[in-house]
Amino acid sequence: MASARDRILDAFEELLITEGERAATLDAVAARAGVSKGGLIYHFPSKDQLAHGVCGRLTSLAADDAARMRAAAEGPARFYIRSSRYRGTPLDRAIVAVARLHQGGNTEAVATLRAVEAQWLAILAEALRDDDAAQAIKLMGDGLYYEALFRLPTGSPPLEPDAATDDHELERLFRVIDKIVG
Amino acid sequence: MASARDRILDAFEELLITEGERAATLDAVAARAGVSKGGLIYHFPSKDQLAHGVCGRLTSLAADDAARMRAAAEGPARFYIRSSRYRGTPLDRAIVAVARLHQGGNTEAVATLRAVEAQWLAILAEALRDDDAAQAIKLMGDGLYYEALFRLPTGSPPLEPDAATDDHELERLFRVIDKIVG
DNA sequence: GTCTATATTGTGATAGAC
DNA sequence: GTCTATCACAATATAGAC
Repeated sequence: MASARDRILDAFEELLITEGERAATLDAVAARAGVSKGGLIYHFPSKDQLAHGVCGRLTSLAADDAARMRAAAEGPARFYIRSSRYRGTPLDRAIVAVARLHQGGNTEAVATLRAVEAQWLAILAEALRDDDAAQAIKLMGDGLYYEALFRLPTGSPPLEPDAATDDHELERLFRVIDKIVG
Repeated sequence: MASARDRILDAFEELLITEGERAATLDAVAARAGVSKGGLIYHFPSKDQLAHGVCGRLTSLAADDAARMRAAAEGPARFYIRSSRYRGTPLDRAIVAVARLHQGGNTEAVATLRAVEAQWLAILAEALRDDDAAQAIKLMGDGLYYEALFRLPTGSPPLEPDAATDDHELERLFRVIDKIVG
């Protein structure tokens, strides 16, 4: 069984993603993690500490992703677009959770997101050797996340799309990308 | 002087945009609008009614924008990308305000945003006669809004960019678009 | 139409037992 | 490490005077 600390962070992320920032109260997090509020407070003395925890997760997961992106056989551009679709991976979840925290006015969340995004743009620009193409592809990836961000929350369906339809959408985006970088 | 009702909606929008959904309390809105909380409640009996007001503004402004987009001399694609940059227009402000409401768990905000975005995508697809290009350009516009959404809030600088630098960025995006639609 | 109370609930956090 | 109280405060909303 995962440590109480990890279960609490998981619960916080899940509530942020599926119920929104406002619903992710200490009471709700404790209940979902299966601990009392006092138990939660022992691990995270304040709500900012809880936010700090998910920001740390995002930073770590994004660093791993950046390494994979640089080394991707299909190239960073396709890798980036492919992974910009929300699939519920730990990285996807961390991004959306931190994005929600940002809405709640958390300042660390803004800085964390900005650092992660700057890293991705830098990798694209370096690989493509074309700042305009990199910027355009970065925007398309942002757009994909934007869509997910506004489809997920507030008790919506779990966003579990058909894989076949979905791969077809991806191929279509790849063809557009080829026009941009070609 | 604007009616009290309009001043209240303006104040609510402004707080949502610059301070975030959590800071846009009835107290804060009343103070910024220059009325008492009781006065506010007379015009908007609940906070949902307040949200309903800004959703209505967005729907109305988006309909006007859609008409201009269809008739734009430069074409809907360039018009859409140009107007996707946050410039603090009434439409820009309404979009960001409703996006913030969405984070707070307001269901009407989701439906309103979705309807508006579907309309824009339909106009692009119809004008370009290329669903893939329309989707890609729509994503780029979403990406531009996503950037604004995460640069604006929580007491950030007013986001008043240099017009010359900015037009240059736009020209570079236009060149990428030409590759996609050409 | 706008105001001043006030009621009620929810939220983050503390204190201290076990 | 985890729990059960409990506090202090902020938020929405109501009641009724002017």
